[in-house]
Amino acid sequence: MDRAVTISQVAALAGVSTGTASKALNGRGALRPETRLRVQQAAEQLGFVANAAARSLQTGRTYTVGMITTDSIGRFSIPLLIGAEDALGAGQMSVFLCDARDDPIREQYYLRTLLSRKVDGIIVTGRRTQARQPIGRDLPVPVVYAFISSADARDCSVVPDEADGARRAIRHLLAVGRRRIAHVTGPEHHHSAQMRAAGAADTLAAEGLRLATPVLYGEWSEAWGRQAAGILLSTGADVDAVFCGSDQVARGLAEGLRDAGREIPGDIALVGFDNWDVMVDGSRPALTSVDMDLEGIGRTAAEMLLAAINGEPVHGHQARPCRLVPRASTAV
Amino acid sequence: MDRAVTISQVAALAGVSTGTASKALNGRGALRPETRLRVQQAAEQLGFVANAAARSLQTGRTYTVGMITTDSIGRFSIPLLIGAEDALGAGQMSVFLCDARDDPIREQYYLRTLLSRKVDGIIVTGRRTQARQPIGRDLPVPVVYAFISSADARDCSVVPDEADGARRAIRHLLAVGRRRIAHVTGPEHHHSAQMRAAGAADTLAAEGLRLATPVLYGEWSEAWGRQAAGILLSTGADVDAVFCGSDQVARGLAEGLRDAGREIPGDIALVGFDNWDVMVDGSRPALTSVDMDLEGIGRTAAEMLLAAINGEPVHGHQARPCRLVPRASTAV
DNA sequence: CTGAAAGCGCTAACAA
DNA sequence: TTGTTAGCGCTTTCAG
Repeated sequence: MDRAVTISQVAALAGVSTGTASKALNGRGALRPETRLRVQQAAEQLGFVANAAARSLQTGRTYTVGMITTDSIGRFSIPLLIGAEDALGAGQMSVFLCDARDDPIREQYYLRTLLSRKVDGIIVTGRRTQARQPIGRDLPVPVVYAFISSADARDCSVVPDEADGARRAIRHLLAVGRRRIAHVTGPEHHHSAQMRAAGAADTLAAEGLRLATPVLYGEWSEAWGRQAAGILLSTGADVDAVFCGSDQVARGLAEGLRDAGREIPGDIALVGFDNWDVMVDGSRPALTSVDMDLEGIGRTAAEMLLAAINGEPVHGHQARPCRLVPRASTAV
Repeated sequence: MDRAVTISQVAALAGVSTGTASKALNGRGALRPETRLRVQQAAEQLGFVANAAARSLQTGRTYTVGMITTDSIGRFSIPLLIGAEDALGAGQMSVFLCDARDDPIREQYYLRTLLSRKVDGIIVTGRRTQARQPIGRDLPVPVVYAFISSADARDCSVVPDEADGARRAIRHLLAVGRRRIAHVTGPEHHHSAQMRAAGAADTLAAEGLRLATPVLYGEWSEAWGRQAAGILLSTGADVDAVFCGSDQVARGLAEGLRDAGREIPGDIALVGFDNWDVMVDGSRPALTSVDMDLEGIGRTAAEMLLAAINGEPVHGHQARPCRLVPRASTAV
């Protein structure tokens, strides 16, 4: 709990002025190498760390971006954050993560906090991909939406192409020889459920096929997956594959099917969505799944934010492709 | 992307000096109520948000604390963060979350970043409860360790009392009439595995009992739990309950036992550890588990940090009790 | 009750 | 090559 060291103490120890010390430490100006070294050693010796507040007051830059998760931080925000950090870390910028917990009041509070801290830009994320109202109007810093998208088409939003994910899942099932494919997913009103179901239907239609049963909408839970297994089998539909809207649904379905004596993938092949490690690895057999590349989305969002900070804003939606990760549940 | 508004613009609009405007907006000094109101309205009208850098330069306080997760952010860090935010939010302080990803270089980088940002204090967390080397020496701000603990006994560390958790698990199993209890857990060298195993053994010893089999050490995974089921049954030990070192192990064990035709809790009762929602709810039957109250740990850590910031530091380890959450896997 | 002025720590012109 | 100086936007004495 020592008091912090200022640049004037460093300058004094090195026997130079503060201006010279500043140049020496920031590699600016023209200094004798020897002087530069002397200042650097003094800084080292005193454990000097520049006061960011003073610096930003002068330069107008903080080299910090804020990330607001409108829903609670979790499975989606973390990879997004990691991707953003990777893209920003190269430029020595850091990320200030704020959890608005799905509360508009808290969200506006954090927005104010970030603006008062004069962050260079803001990334907004959330648990659902559905479009949301812009977080603010005429903000003094650029904003990029990641995973979630802004309802204002002029805003920059980096989102997963969920229909693409569904397409890859269906194509994969077709490739391993399945034709009678069902789709079990989350709530009918959920944006992701809709996109994925539409993507699946469209892909089959393009091949002159259709889903073996109507889409089974339910919840994003294992319990629903288990229940859906019973429903599916009771319809008597001769299904040889199921594309699920989430890994949790898929895992529940796998259990339900196994309990009913069906072999996976022998009788029925299974594809999930999210590629959530604990689910795909915990499932028996291990679950083929669609990965939305959240890190990539975070990275791209950060890159677009950097572009905007540098005066070259990108507008509109940027849809990024998904990736299929094959595992035992669809092995040939 | 408008330019930010400064207090002098507010002052100009309200027809007062910047000093007066400052007092009006911060509720300090003695001002005519009418003046105060006029300034507040001007600020409102212009959308004024005070520049935190300028303020902190003057006051030396940033009303920000940094939180460094030494391991990657995840299941443990988030509730800790939420708890800390709850405790700090009351005092209008915000939390800057940094993910060091288990990389000492990154950790030191973030430490420097936080110090340069002049945070009022730092909370250090991690994925394991084991003691770690202090993050720095003679830092200019107070530090509190949450969940993880510092190897320096003088540092303030808020940790879960894992032996207490184990005790509650065993007591619960005894209370529902079980006597032949086994323990299946993670790696033998893992601090948490050791604490929990010791807590379980001690509690049984206090009742004149002992574990029905030697502790089964393995991994923190469902796969190990399933494997352990086979091992347990092959020993022929007549076990009527298993206390598991984690929910994942417990879930795997539940599956393995069911596959072998055992009823849960009829033949064998099961208790997990962590109270991780997707595991306890996904398990069949739903899993009784030990909750370490991570939010409470985060809250306490933040309170201790606040105390230290206010000049009343608390030293040493603060162990917090766990909580048992009974579910169907131990229902009578 | 209000204004003027100094200064927090740093950077960036400009002088020397 | 180095030092001097003027702020960045805000708070806070101290006068008035």
